[in-house]
Amino acid sequence: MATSSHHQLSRRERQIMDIIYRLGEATAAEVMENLPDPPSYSAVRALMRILEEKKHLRHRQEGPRYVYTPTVPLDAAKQSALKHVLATFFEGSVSQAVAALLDLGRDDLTDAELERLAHLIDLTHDEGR
Amino acid sequence: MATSSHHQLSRRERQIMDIIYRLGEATAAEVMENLPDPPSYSAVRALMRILEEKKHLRHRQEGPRYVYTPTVPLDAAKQSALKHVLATFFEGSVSQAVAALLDLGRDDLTDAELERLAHLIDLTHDEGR
DNA sequence: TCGGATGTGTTAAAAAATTAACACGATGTA
DNA sequence: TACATCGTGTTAATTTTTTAACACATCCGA
Repeated sequence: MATSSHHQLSRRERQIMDIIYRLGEATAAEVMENLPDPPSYSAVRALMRILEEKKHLRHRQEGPRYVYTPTVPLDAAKQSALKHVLATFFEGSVSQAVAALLDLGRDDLTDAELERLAHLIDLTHDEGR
Repeated sequence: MATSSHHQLSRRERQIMDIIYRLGEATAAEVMENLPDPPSYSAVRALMRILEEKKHLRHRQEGPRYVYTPTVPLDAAKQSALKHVLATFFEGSVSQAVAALLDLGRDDLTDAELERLAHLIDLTHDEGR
């Protein structure tokens, strides 16, 4: 079940996991910098230890400090996050979500990106048969 | 700031908000049915009262019971959720996220939907100029 | 070499979230 | 009418989360 992981996390744990996914990997100090209303450095470290205990993070030693990375790889986490948003806000409909994203990117998407997406849709078309 | 709302919620509060967004509106009993590891009915009601106090929900009386709806309308919540996923997992790139969604829907998307999306891309194209 | 930074680990206190228990009112039915 | 059912509100206990404090090791520069 994909839901189990992210949904059982506490507020701070979730914030921390999001930060680490965003950064790819992070030290306690980096996480702290990115936390809203950051608590003490000590508190951040304690939380990250707990997350490691719960198997959401692992760390490697990098010189004097710990660098943490998620145990669930980025790709799987991406998919899981998208599915959750789909289910919650888009009745599970991929096309509705894509439409919303296109609307969101109306001003930012470059012509090149749009062409690439159009191409992707063509490909998806073919695979369906 | 769009972040404030969803990110400060506790675990249960978040679960409840997600359920209500998914259902559109819900009574305490319906929320309870959809909660993982549901606590007592009484506990669910207490949480929903707190969410109303925090202005995330409002209720109307429907016969004998309360029917709750989010104060932040679905469209705004959708956007906010998508933006958060974008920032966390896709470096803020709409096109990356769309690509991931297309991949996710590879098997489910109908030809009609794909055509509609292709058309949407064309439209986005035009608006950009 | 000595002290200050900068890391860590452990522990316990404080705060918040979560939960159940109880009280009360309305409604429907035997 | 009396009683079970289903809804609510309030309160307090329990559990979890969140936080800070303290102890110790290592590294670097004066």
